[in-house]
Formats: sequence, structure tokens, C-alpha cells
Amino acid sequence: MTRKSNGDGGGRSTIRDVAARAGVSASTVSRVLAGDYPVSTATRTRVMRAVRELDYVADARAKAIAGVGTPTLAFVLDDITGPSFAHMAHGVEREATRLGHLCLVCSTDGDTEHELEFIETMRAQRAAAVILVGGTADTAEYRARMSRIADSLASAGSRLVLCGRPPLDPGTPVTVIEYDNESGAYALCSHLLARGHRRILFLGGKPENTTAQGRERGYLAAHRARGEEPDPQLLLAGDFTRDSGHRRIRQALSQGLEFTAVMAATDMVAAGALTALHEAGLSVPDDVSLVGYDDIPFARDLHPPLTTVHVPYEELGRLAVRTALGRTPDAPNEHLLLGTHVVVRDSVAAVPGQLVPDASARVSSQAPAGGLT
Amino acid sequence: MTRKSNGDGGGRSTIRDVAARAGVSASTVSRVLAGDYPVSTATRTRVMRAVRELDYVADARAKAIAGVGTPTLAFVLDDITGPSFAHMAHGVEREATRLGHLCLVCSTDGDTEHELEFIETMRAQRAAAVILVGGTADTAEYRARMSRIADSLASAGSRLVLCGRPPLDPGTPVTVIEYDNESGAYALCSHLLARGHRRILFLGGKPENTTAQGRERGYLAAHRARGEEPDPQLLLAGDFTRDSGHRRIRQALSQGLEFTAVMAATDMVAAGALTALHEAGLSVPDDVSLVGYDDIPFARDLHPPLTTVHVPYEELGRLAVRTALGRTPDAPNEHLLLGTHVVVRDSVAAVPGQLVPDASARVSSQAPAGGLT
DNA sequence: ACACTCGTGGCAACCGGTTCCCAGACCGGA
DNA sequence: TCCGGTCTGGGAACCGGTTGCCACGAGTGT
Repeated sequence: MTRKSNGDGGGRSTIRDVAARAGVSASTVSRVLAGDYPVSTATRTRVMRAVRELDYVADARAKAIAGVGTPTLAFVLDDITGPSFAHMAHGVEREATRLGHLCLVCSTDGDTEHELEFIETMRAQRAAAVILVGGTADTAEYRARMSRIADSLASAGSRLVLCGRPPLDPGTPVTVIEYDNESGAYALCSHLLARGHRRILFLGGKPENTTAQGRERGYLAAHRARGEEPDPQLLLAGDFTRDSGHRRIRQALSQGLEFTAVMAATDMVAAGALTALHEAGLSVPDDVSLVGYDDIPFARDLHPPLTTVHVPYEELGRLAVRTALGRTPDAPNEHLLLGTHVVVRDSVAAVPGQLVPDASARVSSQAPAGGLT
Repeated sequence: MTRKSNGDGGGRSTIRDVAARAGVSASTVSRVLAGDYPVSTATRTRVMRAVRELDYVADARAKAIAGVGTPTLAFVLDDITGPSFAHMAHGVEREATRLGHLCLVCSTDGDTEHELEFIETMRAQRAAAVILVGGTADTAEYRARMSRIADSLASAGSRLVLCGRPPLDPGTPVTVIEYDNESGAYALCSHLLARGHRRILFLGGKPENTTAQGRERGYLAAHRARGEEPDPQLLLAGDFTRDSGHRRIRQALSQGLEFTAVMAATDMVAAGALTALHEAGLSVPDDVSLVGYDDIPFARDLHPPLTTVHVPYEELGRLAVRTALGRTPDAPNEHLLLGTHVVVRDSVAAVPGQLVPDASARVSSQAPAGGLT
């Protein structure tokens, strides 16, 4: 027993413990474990036995520092509990492990301070990439900070990835994988307008949230493309939770706000809204039409099945890591924009007394009937 | 430039680069950064400036190996996409970061081989604890393997935690945080039986899955407590997805299977089942009653709102890490069993012609009306 | 003016691995 | 028998940090 070795009972054993037990040097143990380098069968057997007896596993951190470690990848999201975030996370995780990377995860609950702190930690961990998932408040301060972080990560050989979040100023070393919030909302809202709806309640998100903004832009653009200007009273801010949808509909109803359709910024919001409508004795879509956004699996099980916009969340996550890890150091900055499409189900009807061109357009299961945006 | 230093442009800089630039030794830089140890203001300023100019961050892996690192915690689950898993994950992640731990995550998609591999990796990472989340196939082989892993982790100063998964043989160094699947299912099924249902279709999970088994045991026990023996034909295996629920109901209906109520092993399954019932023109709860399990947020937004069993998933996750990290080395093995309770909503009605004691029992929002099990 | 602190910072060992370089053993061939 | 090549395996430097120990210089009390 030399310095602090341990037989096999207590704490972790080092490569030197194994070496001592096998009667060889640490280098030899390392080589046996690595598998390259010729080692006699007898020695290899002795080493392997010692490894087994001590239940030895090389310290990954030490390996990493020596330059032969499992690379790590980090992703940051608001709240893993949201279905769309969860799907992105799933995509990220799947692709990362497929590519042999470990996954560090952190949820911020929208706390920017916490987000920054975590990114710094990831830089210290020498993560191969840091993936930021989901919308955010897009302020000038935010952009400045993100640019600094992007530079910082890039110069350390890492990479900042924005997934479902708008790009930074051109030239910033960042990989962006987005989907088109505005087009999806535009198509969705047009779908409502085409069925005669003129007073469409928009249940948005937090005003500064980029995802909410994109979807609201689509809502407005669809109106303006028809020469309409929506009543500002119909735009209700809130957040992307079921409860928020429920609450806002209850309030709108109690205030006597008039509308023939509801466009929720999220399927979650739509779910809460739907329940509130039901509770008020309103029928969907007979009394009021309802649409959501995200196409979470549950959208099909609402009653009626929800017309919504399909977003390839899992693909988004997968692409984020594939693109970030697969890039060559001096490649130009990637900016992917994935398409979305409307999935027509049964939650939209024409406004009574309105001309209805194709009221029978319905898709029951998979096939998207909406146009690709 | 001595060996491989870099001004500030390229790759990561080391503590020695900073030291050189500040004109001090590496030890001094380390001390300035650590904050303990007295250092003159002039020196500190120079060091800090060099740090800023080089955008230096100490390598966390090197710190870890030197004994002063951010501890890490790992958790493994089937699929982050499932709402109940997501909530557990959230609880784990929240509590871990609150306690200053990093979170490594891995989803296995039910692949035991992958699970084992990941646990081994985590041992190499010297994770403070490895948390296994969710049910599993409880075979003899599984127990043997887990026991070995538990010993292995324990002897390395780490800890195996089973969260929502049954305990191993007594004496195994493992922390178990469970909830009572059987009691919840028992109470839920009793709720149906009390309303006159005698032919209750049980949409279970995979036969070997412990969660599915626990819930099935509750189903059976509730029947037997009333002296009934359920028709074996009413027990349908499958998995915990929406689609599986949908498919099984369609099949059962097309086969002419008779039942007055459906007990789904999961809210997700219930959601699919509900849609299938609707598609068949059946009304819930007038024609057939339906209950789920998990009380995911969406359960309230189904139509009708789903009667289900509430499981404190997030709390489960939080407790898992708090218990594992807060333990003293030689403490006895913890085994917590959390309670569940039935949440009565509107998806259950009495069988026509049956005596109905309290058909008015309804809970609209939060307060659980069911008994604590 | 001298000795004794105290403040400050460098040297070197150490954490737990990997790998370059070289030495000794053993082999066969001349 | 001697020489050269091939196998093996060890020593030591290195990865990027931390920290115990010690030396040096300045300030201060007597």
C-alpha cells in the first residue's frame, strides 16, 4: 500500500491501484483499457482481472482533460414541462446520444439571469455546443449579451445554437434553427378569415416573447392581406399555459367581448380556452371556432379535435445538434428555417350566413390538408 | 510565447496564459479567482484584467479532478415526451440546480442495454447520484443487475435512486422514492364499482412493466374486495401512448366487447380512448364512463373533464434528489412511498338502473375530492 | 539598528488519466 | 556466438487546474 490505495471496499480506485494490483505500471493499464497498443495476453488478463476485482472505471473528467473524453452538449429551455419544449428536448437528446455526446440540461423558468449563469457554466464545462431552446424577450440588451456569448463560445471552439429563436446580427458566430411562426399563423388565420370570421380573438403570449410576436404578426398580416384591420381589443396578452387560456376566455366572456373565433397562440392555451368555452355553454365550433398552434399530440383528443399548426419540434431539436456538431470550423453561419403547415381538424366552422366554399375540408388523422407555408 | 500560449484570438486559454499576461504565477491567478487567500489589490487588478482580456474561464473538468468542481447528477428516463416523465424530470432538475448540481440526462426509449451503458458512463463521470425514473420490466435478471450497479455506485461514493420504480432486495444500497400505484388504482376502480359498473375495460400497459402491474393489481383488488372476479377478456395490454388507447378501444368496439366503463392505465391512454369512443358515436359518461391515471394538466381539458388519480410527480422528482444528496454516508436506505388521490371530474356516471349514492360529487378545479389513499 | 511579524507570491506536488520515447527481453538469422 | 529486429512495458512529461510550504521584502516595536 503506497500512498492512499484501497483494496476494493471503500471509495473509487485509481488507475494506479489497478496497476499495483496487476503488478504492472499505470501506462500498461491505460493501454489495456484503450485497446490499441500491443499487450501480451498474460498481462492483459491480469489487468482485466484487477479491473474487475476493483470494479474500476476510468474517471471521465480526467480523460477529458487529457483530451480523450466523451464530448458534452448543453441545452437550455424554459420549462421541460411544456409539450413543445419537451419534443425539442427529445430531439436534441436523441441526436446527441446518437452522436456519442452527453447531454447537460437546465431549465430557466424564463429567468434570464439564470440562463446566463448556466451558459457560463457550460463554457467552463467545455461543452461542444450550447443550445438555447424556445422564444425569448428580444431586447437590444439581449442581443448584445448573446453576441458576446456567441463570440466567447466560438473562440473557445464551442458553438451557440438558437433553436426556435430568432437570429442575431449577421456576422455573429451562431447557428440558428428556426421555424416560421409568422407564416404558420398567417395560414391559420387566413383559414379562419376564409370561413367568414371577422372578429377573431387572439390569445397571445407575453408581449416581448419572440414566439408570441411572430404568431401575432401572422395574425395581423392575414387580416391586412384581406384589407381588414383587427380590433385591438381582440388581442389579449398572457402566457402559454392552459390556465392562462382558460382565464382569458372567462374574462372576455364576462366582459361581453364579441368574437366568432378564437386563435390561441398555443395548443395548451387553446385547451384551456376550449374548456372555458364549454363551461360557458358555448359549442365549438357551432357557436365559436377555435384554433391552436403547435400540434401537440393531445390536440387530436380535444373535443372537437383541434385545428392547429404543425411544427416539427423534434426535427428542430435533431437538426440543431446535427448542424452544430457537424460543422467545419470556418463554415459560414447556418440559418435554417423549417416549414410548418396547418392541420385541419374539426374545431372551425363557417360563420352562419357566410358564403362557405369548402366547408367539407377535413383531415382526420395524419395527412396535412393545409398548404405548406 | 512559451509553449502553446495564445494571445486571445484562437482556442481556449489556460490559467498559465493568464498568469503570463498578468506577469504573475499560475498559483496567484488561481488564488485571485478563488477569492480566498490575501492578494494585493494591484496584483488582483492585473490578474482580473488579463482574465477579462482573454475571456478566461477555468476548465471545470480540471477543477473537478482537483477536487473542487460542480457536482453532477444524472437522470435516466424512458422518454421525456411523456407528461408524467416530464414532470418528474422537472422536479429533479429544479431541485438539482437549487442544490448547485449539474444535470445530465439520458432517455432510453425502454432500451435496457442503453440504460446500462448510460449508468456506466455516469459512474465514470463521478455523478453524485444516478436517478432512474419510471417503471421498468422487473425480472430477476433486472434485479441482479441493478443490485450490482447499486453496490458499484455506492462503493464509489455515489448513489442509485429509483424514482417511481419498485425497491430492490433489502440491504441493497439504494434510495427509493415511490408512489402507490396499487392504492390509487384501487380507489379509482372502487369509484367505478360503487357507481354500479361491473364490466370495466382495463387498458393496461406492457405486461412486464411495473407501473402497469401496480395499476392492474389495484384494478383486480378493488373487484375482489367486492367479491367480484373481472372477466379476463376485459384486460387489454398495450403501451402508454395516446395511439394505443385509441387503437384498443376501436378494436374492442369492433369485436363487440361489452363494457360500461373504461379504466385507462394512463391519462394519455384515456385521451386516445376518449376520442375513439367519440368517433364511435358513444357519449362519455352517458354511454360509457372513463377514468385515467396521472392527472396530467390536460385531463381537465378533455371533454368531459377526466376523473383520474393525482400523482405528485414533480414532488417525486424533487424528493428523489433531495433525499439522495442529503443523506449521510452510513444512513439506512431510504424508501419513501408518496400518496395519491382520486380527482373526481365529470367522466364517470352511474350505470342506469343502479342505486347512486352521491352522483353529485364533483370537483371543478383544484381541491381533490377523492380520499387520500 | 536589529529582530520579529505579517503580507505576498512562487515552487512544486498532486488530482487521475494519456502517450511519447526509450530500454530490456527475446527471437531468429548469419 | 553475436547482431539486429520485434515485442513489451516502464519512466516521465503533460493535460489544466489547486494548494501546502517556504522565501523574500516591508513595516514595526524596542
